[in-house]
Amino acid sequence: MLDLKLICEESNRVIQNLSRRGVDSKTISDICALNQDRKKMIQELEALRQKQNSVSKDIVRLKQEKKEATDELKNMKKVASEAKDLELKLQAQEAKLKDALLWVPNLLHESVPEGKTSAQNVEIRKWGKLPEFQFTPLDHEQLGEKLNLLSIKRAATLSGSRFTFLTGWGAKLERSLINFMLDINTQEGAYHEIFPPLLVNAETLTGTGQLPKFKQDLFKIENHDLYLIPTAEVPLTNFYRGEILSKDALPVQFTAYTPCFRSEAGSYGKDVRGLIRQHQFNKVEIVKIVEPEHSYQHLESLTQDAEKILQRLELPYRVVALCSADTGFGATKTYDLEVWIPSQKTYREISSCSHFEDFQARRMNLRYRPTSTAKPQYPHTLNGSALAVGRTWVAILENFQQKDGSVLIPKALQPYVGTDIIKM
RNA sequence: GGAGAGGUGGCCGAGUUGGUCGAAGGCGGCGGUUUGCUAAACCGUUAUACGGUUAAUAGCCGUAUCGGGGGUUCAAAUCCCCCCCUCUCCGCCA
Repeated sequence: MLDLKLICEESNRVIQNLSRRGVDSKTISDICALNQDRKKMIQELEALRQKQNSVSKDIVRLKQEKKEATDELKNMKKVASEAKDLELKLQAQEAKLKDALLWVPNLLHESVPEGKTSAQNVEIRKWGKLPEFQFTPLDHEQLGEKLNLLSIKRAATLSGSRFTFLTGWGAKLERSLINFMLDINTQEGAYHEIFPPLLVNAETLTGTGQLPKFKQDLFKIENHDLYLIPTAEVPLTNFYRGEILSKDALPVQFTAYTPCFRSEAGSYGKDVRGLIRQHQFNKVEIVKIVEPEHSYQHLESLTQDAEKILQRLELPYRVVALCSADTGFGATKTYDLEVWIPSQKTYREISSCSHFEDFQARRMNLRYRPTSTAKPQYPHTLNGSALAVGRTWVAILENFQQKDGSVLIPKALQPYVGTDIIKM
C-alpha cells in the first residue's frame, strides 16, 4: 500500500511512476477525490462530536445541581442522530478509499529497466559453465521415469494435473535439498529458522499483497476464512504483523521451508509438463525486515545469499533484473535467478528476490522505533527463494545426467543424499 | 465439539448501581535533583491514529481507540447481542 499522503501531495510523481506499469492516472485522481470528501466528512463529524461531548458535561453539571436539562437532552438527541448518519457515510467512504488503495501497485525503483515483456529483462551476471553433452540430453521427466524417481500419472489419478509423487531416491533428493538449503541459510547465513502455519487468514494475505487482487491464484479452504499459503513469504513477513519493533530487533532475517500451494489459474503451454509448474511445491524462503536506510544493499546481499546455494550445487545460472512490466505488484525492484535447463536450452526462474520498501509493512501495520522515544516508522521488507526446491531437483537431474541415464550428485549435497550417483 | 472463566495503556493491575475515565496504583522507559562512581531515594514525564492550525514528521486544538463488530442511551471500559482469542475441565485425535 502506498502512503495516502504521498499519493495526494505528489500525485504527478506517483502517476508518472505508475504509468510505467500501465496504471491509469484516473486511479490516482479518484483516490485523491475520495480523500478530499473524506476529510470534509471528518471535520463535520468531529464538530458534532465536540458539541455532544461538551453538552454532555453540561448535563452532568446541571443534574448535580439538581436542575432541569430537558432542552439540552432534546437538542442532543437530534445531534446524536445526525452524528450517527454522518458516521455511517464516513465509514462507507473510508472502506471505499482503503479498498482502492489496496489495488494500487507499488512504485518502481528508478533503477528498474523499462520493458513490456520478460524478454526485456536485463541480464546482470552469469555464473558457471554450461554442461556439454556427447549425447542428446533427456529432460527431467524422462530421466525421473527411467530412474523411478517420480510418478506423475499416479498423482493425477489421486489429485489431478500438476501434482507429483516423488519416489525412492527422488523423494530423498527432495528432502536432502531442503535440509541442505536450510543449513546454508542458518549456518553460513544469519537467518533464523522458522516453521510457520501453512493456512492463513485473509488479513495475512492482504498484508503481503496477495489479496485482494490475486485471489484467483490461491487455494481457499471451504467454509473457513483460511487459505493455503502460496509462499512462506506470507507467514514470515507477517510474523510481527501489527507490532512495533525496537530498533535492535532489526534486521530480522528469517528462513523457512514450506510446501507452497498455487492454483496456477491461467498458466499454460510449455510449463504443463513435468515439475516446473505444480499446484504444490516445496520452497525454502528467506525474508528480511530492515531499516529503510541502506535497504537496497540488503536486496543485493539477499540475492547473493540465494546465489550461494546454486554455486554450492555447481549449477550454472544467471541473474536478471526484471523490467517494469515483469516486476510484481508489491515489489519496487526484483532480481530473478535463472538456472540452466539443458533440455530447454534456456535459463529458467529458480528464485525471485524482491524489495518491497514499506509497501507490505504499511499494509500489515508493522512498525519499528528508530530510538526508544522516536515515533514508530515503517520498516522495509524483502524476500527471496533460496531456493525453489522442485526446480532445483529438475536442474540437478538435467545438468548432471550421464550418457547411461544415471545422475551424479554434486559434492556438497552428497552427505545429505548419502550417495554420489543415482542410477538404475 | 460441549461446559465454565477471562480478554483494560510497554508489562502487571484497579475500575461493571452508565456521566467529571485515555482510564487509579505499581513496574518498566525517558528527563532531572541529590551523589567520589554505581545503587537507592525524590521530582517530573510517559500511547497510537486521524483531522485542523503551522515552514514543520515541533507545539497547540479537536476526534477516536479499554479483544473485534453491532445495539440501547443525550452519554458506555461499564448494560444487551454476535464473533474472535486465551485459560481450565470433558470429549475426540496425530
